[in-house]
Amino acid sequence: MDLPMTSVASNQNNATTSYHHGNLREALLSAAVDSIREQGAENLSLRALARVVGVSQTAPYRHFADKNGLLVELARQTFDELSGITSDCIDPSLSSAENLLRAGEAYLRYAIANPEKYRLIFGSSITNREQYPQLRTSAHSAFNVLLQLMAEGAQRGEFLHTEPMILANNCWSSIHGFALLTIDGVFARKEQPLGFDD
Amino acid sequence: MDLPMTSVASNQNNATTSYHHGNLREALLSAAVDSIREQGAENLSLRALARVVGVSQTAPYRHFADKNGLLVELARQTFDELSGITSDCIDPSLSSAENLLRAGEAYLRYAIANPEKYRLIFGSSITNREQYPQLRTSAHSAFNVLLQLMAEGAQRGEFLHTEPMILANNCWSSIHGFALLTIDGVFARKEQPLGFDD
DNA sequence: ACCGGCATGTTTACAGTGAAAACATACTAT
DNA sequence: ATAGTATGTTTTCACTGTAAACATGCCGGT
Repeated sequence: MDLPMTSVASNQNNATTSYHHGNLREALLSAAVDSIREQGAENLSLRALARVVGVSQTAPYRHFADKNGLLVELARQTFDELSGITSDCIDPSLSSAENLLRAGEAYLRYAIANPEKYRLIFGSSITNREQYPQLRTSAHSAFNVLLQLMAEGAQRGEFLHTEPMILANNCWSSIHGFALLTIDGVFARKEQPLGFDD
Repeated sequence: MDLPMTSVASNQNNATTSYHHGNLREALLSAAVDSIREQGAENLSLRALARVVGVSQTAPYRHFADKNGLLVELARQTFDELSGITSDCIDPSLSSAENLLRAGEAYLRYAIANPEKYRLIFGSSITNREQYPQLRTSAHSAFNVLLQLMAEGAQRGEFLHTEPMILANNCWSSIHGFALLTIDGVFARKEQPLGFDD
């Protein structure tokens, strides 16, 4: 322990808790991920996070303007993860249709494995999205993976439509709807949807 | 005013506010609809509702077990409205495909005109959905309109697939996804989605 | 016509929340 | 070494959901 890393990240240096946490921002984000995974973003409490991390209830405000700011940062990370996961699936030697299937499956897999994070990035727990340009940037990056795929496929004449944006929007609507309905437990029982998880 | 209606619904009888409101439940639901239309379901406050209606802050608990109970009732009404709107579109003399288009358009129109109500019925503002059988019943009714349509079309050989449930689920995913992305302002700017409403 | 029970409202209280303001501490650069 | 600044803390306020005890008045049976 007490490794003198060059980075700023070092937790506590001795037994007596140091006044400065040293890594609060990251610790809060990590605790927040755990919290929303268990109780959803709408039940996130900054005070509870502070307690978990072992810090005073207003300490988080030194790192995030408000609760919304923290949620925005989580959403940004989530969009970036989606970008990575989907673009990792793309193999230039395959057809666009094939790549689309692979990326779509990975997207769905991620959404279902991380339902609360997925809900967070689209749901209304976050407010005033337009005030966070970095959030939009990350969202655009994620969407661009799909858009690019469609542009290539359209150019190669693989699809019926030729307008990439329309293709991407249609495709996205379907996957997004399916992801959400699955997450919401609506498809839980095969016989009859709208089971709502019972 | 002061019309002596035969029904139970009569607000206050004279200038001095009567101890009993007479119509609290409906008044609360109505105020709640206004509130979520303006600020979304996640910002609904029972105390604020009580203030609007002019009643003590705990009076609502005489009519709803808790806040969730009130939201569930709103969701139930919304599902029923969706059932009515879509089934009203169906004209037996038309093809199933045509009816599907008409009902789908009406569904989308409703969702876009009532974004917060639409979000409410699927979003996570409501918790413990499985504990409200009436909610599931109303949700099933709404879905059955679509399912029935698909069953008829499949029987007449109008669609490629023949399994109504699969048809309905695919169709629903697409419309649902499109509705949500539209509501969320993701399709706001034509050039590039994920505008998030700016 | 009374009167008792029950549905409906009210008062009071408690625990939890987001967030602002003023204050304390310690790291870092000069 | 010390001043400045980033980071934490204490205190405080206004708000929320909701439980418990109490008040009111409508409605039906005698």
